[in-house]
This record gives sequence, structure tokens and C-alpha cells, in this order.
Amino acid sequence: MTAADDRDPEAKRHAERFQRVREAHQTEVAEDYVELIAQLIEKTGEARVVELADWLGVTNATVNNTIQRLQRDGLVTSKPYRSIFLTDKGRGLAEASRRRHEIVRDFLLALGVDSETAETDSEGIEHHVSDATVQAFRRFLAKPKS
Amino acid sequence: MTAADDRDPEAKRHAERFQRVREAHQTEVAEDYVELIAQLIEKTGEARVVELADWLGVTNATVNNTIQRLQRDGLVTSKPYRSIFLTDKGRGLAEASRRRHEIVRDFLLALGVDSETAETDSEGIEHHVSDATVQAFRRFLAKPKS
DNA sequence: ACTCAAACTTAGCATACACTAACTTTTATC
DNA sequence: GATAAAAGTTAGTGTATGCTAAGTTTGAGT
Ligand SMILES: [Mn+2]
Ligand SMILES: [Mn+2]
Ligand SMILES: [Mn+2]
Ligand SMILES: [Mn+2]
Repeated sequence: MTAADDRDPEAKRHAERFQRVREAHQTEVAEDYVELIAQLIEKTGEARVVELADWLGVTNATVNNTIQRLQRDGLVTSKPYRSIFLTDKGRGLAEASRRRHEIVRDFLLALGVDSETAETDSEGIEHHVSDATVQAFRRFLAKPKS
Repeated sequence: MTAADDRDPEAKRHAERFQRVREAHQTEVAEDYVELIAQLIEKTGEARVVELADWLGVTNATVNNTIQRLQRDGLVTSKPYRSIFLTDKGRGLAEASRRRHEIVRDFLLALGVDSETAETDSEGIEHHVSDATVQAFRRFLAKPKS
């Protein structure tokens, strides 16, 4: 220990959990963007700013700002007035996000949640499920209906 | 319709889901703070800035800023250099948050997720489960083990 | 009552994410 | 190919959330 670290160890664990949630929120926007970009490219051949804005419910200007951050972080490439492409890193994140999102959504559906709620809730929950929880969801999905 | 609203209806629904998630994130910090304040008061008799900072993993200064926002929003009261109290509204939010949080955590445990993961993941998930999903979790918890 | 450490506050800064308004570029249409 | 609409960009603004560093207040121990 570099310094006196003699606080309540329960407080410490509690704090670490919150730090985890804060980290998840930092990657959340990136995950949703690359996932959507991949879907748009797959469905329509390209990902454009207007389309992203339309599907995300934000303005063009906001999408532009975010795309610049994603580019800075090596997830996408884009040239002025052109459509947006994923880097290898971006494609990897998109693929992992898509799979995890699908499991969360399918799990909620299997639990008996209605379709629209499953879509809405999974959009937020997906960013907060660790691998262990995803595994538990998978196990549940694999189980034959009782 | 006030203007031409002739975009892909699927995009529109998709966008609404994201708006939901953004709303959840706006209330998230408030929920975690009042829940923790209630717990500290219950356990130690009062809620102090240092304690909150310790349990949340942020600095005193950050807690101070947030407490000011919560006060502005009518969830807590506090006088300079004194401990923090919940308003009726704050107590109500704390109570609702606590209940929902417990159900999410217990649900993950019942699914077979290990204790530390359940604590960590539920800290993020709790803010993204709608009433319908909470009901589904409850049903699962009520069901006798297969 | 003094002293000093702990607690708290304030000031100043930074980043993320959102917006509107104004401007530029591209592209579709004639 | 000129023109208008659509798409994209930029500038400027605001809030939430975090930080560090510097100051103030409180309260505990002597
Ligand atoms: Mn999402
Ligand atoms: Mn909680
Ligand atoms: Mn939480
Ligand atoms: Mn979240």
C-alpha cells in the first residue's frame, strides 16, 4: 500500500462497483454507434450521418461530434462529406456488442417480457452485463422450457 | 403531425429506445446518491460528504457538486458543514430505488451469478429495468426451483 | 481557550454529450 | 450545366460529471 488505505473494506468494494458502472458509461456510446454503423452498412450498403442521427434520435451535429471522437479512438474512419467506415477495431467492437445485445434481448423475451420492453430495456442493460452474467443468460436460454 | 414525419417507423422506434436510455442516465446519479444516503443514515445515524465520497469512489468536491444539484431538485436538504438529509421526495426515490435494486441483485443471484458479479452488474442494470421487466424478475424469483 | 487535523467548500479546469443556427458541399433534377 | 434540396460541417452554447488545488469551518484533544 502506497498510503494509509484503512477505510471500511466494504466501502472500498462498493466504490469499485460504481467505478465499473462509470467505465461502462464511457464505452456505451461507442458501442451503440459501431453496432448501428455495422447494421446500416449491412442493410443499406453505407452508414451516413443523417441515418445515424435518425436512428439514434439526435441531431446531425451531435453525430458529427461523436464520429470525430470515435475516429480519434480508432473505431471508425471518415472523410468530410463521405460515409462512415469501421476500422478492424471498430468492427470487432461492433460484433461483440451485437452478440451481447442479442443475448440480453433474447433472454428478456425468454423470461416473458413483451417485445417492445425487451428491446428498450436491453438497449441499456447490455452495457452493464459482465461476461459471467452473459454466461448465466446463455445457460437460461439453453435450458429446455419447464 | 406538426411537420412531415415520414421517416422509417422502425428508425423512430429505435430512436425512442435510445432516448429512454438517455433519460435513465440522467436520473441514475440521483438514484444512487439517495439510496446510499438512506443507507448511511440508517446504519450510522447520518450521511456526511466524506462518507459518500468514500462509498462512491469520487472526491469530496464531486460529492459537494452533486449534493447541490440534488438540493436544487428537491431530493435532499443540507446546510454548510452539516450532514445531509433526505426530503420526503428523496426518501421516496431512495425507497423505490432500493427495492428495485434488491430485486435485480436477487434475480442475478437466483440465476446463478456469483455474489460479487451480482452486486457489480446490478449497480448498473437497476437503472435500465422497466416495471414490466421487474415484474418478470419477480415472477422468476417466486417460482419454485425446478 | 488553543491548536490542528479532519471535514467541507470553492474556484478553476476538463471531457462527454447534447442542442441551435449558420455555413459549405454534394447530389439530384430539370 | 444551373439550381435547389439534402447532407454534412462548424461555431457557439449549456448541463452533467468528474478532477485538483486552495481555502474555510468545525470539532477533538490538550
Ligand atoms: Mn445500447
Ligand atoms: Mn442502487
Ligand atoms: Mn446504481
Ligand atoms: Mn447505464
